[in-house]
Amino acid sequence: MRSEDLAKLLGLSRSTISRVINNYPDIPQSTREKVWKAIEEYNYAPNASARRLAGVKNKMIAIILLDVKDNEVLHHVKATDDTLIHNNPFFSPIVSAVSDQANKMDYYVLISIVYSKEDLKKVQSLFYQKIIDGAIFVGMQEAENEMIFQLIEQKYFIAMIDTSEVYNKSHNAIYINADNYEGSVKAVSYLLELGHTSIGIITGDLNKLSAKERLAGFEVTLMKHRIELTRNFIYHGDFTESSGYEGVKYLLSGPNPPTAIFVCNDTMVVGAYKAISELGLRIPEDLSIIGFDNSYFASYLNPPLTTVEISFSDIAKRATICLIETIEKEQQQRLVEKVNTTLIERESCLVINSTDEKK
Amino acid sequence: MRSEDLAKLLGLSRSTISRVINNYPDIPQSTREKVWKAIEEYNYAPNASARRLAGVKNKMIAIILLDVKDNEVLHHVKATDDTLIHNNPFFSPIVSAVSDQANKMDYYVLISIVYSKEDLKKVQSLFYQKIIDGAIFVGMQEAENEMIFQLIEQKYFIAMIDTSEVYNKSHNAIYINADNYEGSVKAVSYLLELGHTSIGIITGDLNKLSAKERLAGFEVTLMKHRIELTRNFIYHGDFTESSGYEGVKYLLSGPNPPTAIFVCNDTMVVGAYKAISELGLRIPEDLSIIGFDNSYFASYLNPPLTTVEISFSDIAKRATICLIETIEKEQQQRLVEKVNTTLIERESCLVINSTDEKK
DNA sequence: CTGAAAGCGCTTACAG
DNA sequence: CTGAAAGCGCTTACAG
Repeated sequence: MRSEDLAKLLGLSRSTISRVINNYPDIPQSTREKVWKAIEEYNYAPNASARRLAGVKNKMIAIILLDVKDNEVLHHVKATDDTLIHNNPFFSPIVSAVSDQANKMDYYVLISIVYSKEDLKKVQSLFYQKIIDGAIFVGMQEAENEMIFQLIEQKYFIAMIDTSEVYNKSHNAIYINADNYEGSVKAVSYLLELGHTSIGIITGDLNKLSAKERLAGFEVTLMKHRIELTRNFIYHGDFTESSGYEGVKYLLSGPNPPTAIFVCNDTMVVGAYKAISELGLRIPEDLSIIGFDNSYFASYLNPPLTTVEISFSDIAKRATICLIETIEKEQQQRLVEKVNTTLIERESCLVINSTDEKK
Repeated sequence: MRSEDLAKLLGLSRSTISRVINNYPDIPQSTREKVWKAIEEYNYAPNASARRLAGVKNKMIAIILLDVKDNEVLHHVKATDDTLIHNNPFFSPIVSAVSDQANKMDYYVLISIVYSKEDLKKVQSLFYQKIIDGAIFVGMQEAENEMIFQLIEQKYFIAMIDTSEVYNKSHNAIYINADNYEGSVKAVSYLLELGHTSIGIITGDLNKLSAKERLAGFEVTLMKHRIELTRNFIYHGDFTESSGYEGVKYLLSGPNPPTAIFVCNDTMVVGAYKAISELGLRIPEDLSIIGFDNSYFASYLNPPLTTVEISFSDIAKRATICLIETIEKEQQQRLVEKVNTTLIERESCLVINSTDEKK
């Protein structure tokens, strides 16, 4: 059924049909109602392609999950079995948050998982063909930078989630990330509250922005509390399990070892737990451990891990809102936003002051 | 850039541009190359809306995840925290399998999560507006039947995954499900191989097709092995944790209790484990337990659960292939397919014959 | 308040 | 082999 048909049925012109659908003023209530009733009755809906061609907005965004091979996946998530992105715990929360938010704002969502440069071409094509009005990229690595930046320069509307690299200040895009600094402050403050003053850290790969920010939060918090930063309380890890293992061995090797360790992601905690167990120590009685990410396995560790949660839902939701607002305004401004983290208290940290009660 | 512009640049007409893009024969290699080169150079891509309006296929399907409130989610998956579909373990594998397969077949994928009847209207609209060529529905419950069947009658192309209800034989749609019967046969045969002859079952909600099929597999397999079906070895559960708990209490209450129990989904196993522990029995030494679904928590149970895995990836992949083939052929036939399951051997079952070695 | 008409950017018979 | 032209189904100034 076309608008022409419906118009004939009602003895009107398609102009009028179009006007009531698009909510033009100056249409008498009676025709308005008559038209809507007919629309319901005949299940009429304007052909989307025709509308778009006539200049109406698409109202379609894409969520692009990048998993280009020969690159590691998101920096702070260890790839499971087969390095496939859908095994990553953030897949569901991100995708559903984008879908939900877009739906609320009356937008459609296209989903695309990109494994190769060829797939990436198709993504570009989504813009060139005017299928989408904008896109949210997740899991950007250097491999994709070039293409995405090109798109940004071409004035397409783009939001990026969890960009782990330091990004080019000149690009007018939307960047939404977890507030790693704030999360790190939370973690360290928590340990201080429990009475720990001798705190070690196993950092992530310091080429990554997130690792730098987490280290910075650690250092600044300790300094604020006038706690001296001991050089040998800092171990430079790289976000992998084995570096967590090595980190513990290193930090506990000297005299006066720390009573608590801030391990900068949960994956490294797995290695750390292993090392601690090998050393015959107990968590949290002999050593408190706090992680970062609240990975899906954190609650299954023994003991369950106290860690800092990044809400991928919140991040994705903000990205969607910002992107759609940009699309509606029709102009992109540079926008960098940090989303708060949450401390998840479980059983891997213990108070260390005179009384022996747990916080 | 429009095809007209590109044509002028090359001293050709847009007809010719269109012909090389659409791979028409009878175009000299030289012009073909010239045009492609220009397309690359200027990043030209035909406007999708214009193409569609001119009659070219959309090449877009939708994946619709149904989670309409006041209905339970997928029958065999217990809703976690907040009943939201994205907390369900099948979300990622299904979505990514559909995306990957569609991508391979050169189709785009729209994603929509439906929580209300209003959202459902929008889904209908996707068809009426001709935004999509077809759709895959996941998690259908009675609430949505009506609308979906209406769509099918209107000749839209539709595939359904994991339809738990007995479906109307007259509908020309694609139905892809796990082979519950075959999976059940696998589970029971496995117990028989381990030497069990005294086997109980805790069924699911027998209003559901999947529960019926699993029970049928159990009964037929035992009969084939000439094992008598004892009435009090069958407990009618309903796929919930508490019915697993009650089921164990019931099955172990009589004299000569079974040495193994087939629990028809993993959620019920959680309750079953609880009851068994309360009774002071050990798994698998005193009682072997086998589940169904290989839910995400199955390997974390103590002991890790031997269970039957449904590959949602495989199901979703088949649904995508069938749907797209139907779209290309432009005619829907009724198609019902069962996808095989896999037995995942872990530590909840023990051999029970003279020798005491584990299988 | 409402209709006739142009125009959106393609594809595809129809000619030549 | 290739161009001119119709047509896809809308929206939106332009008239009236």
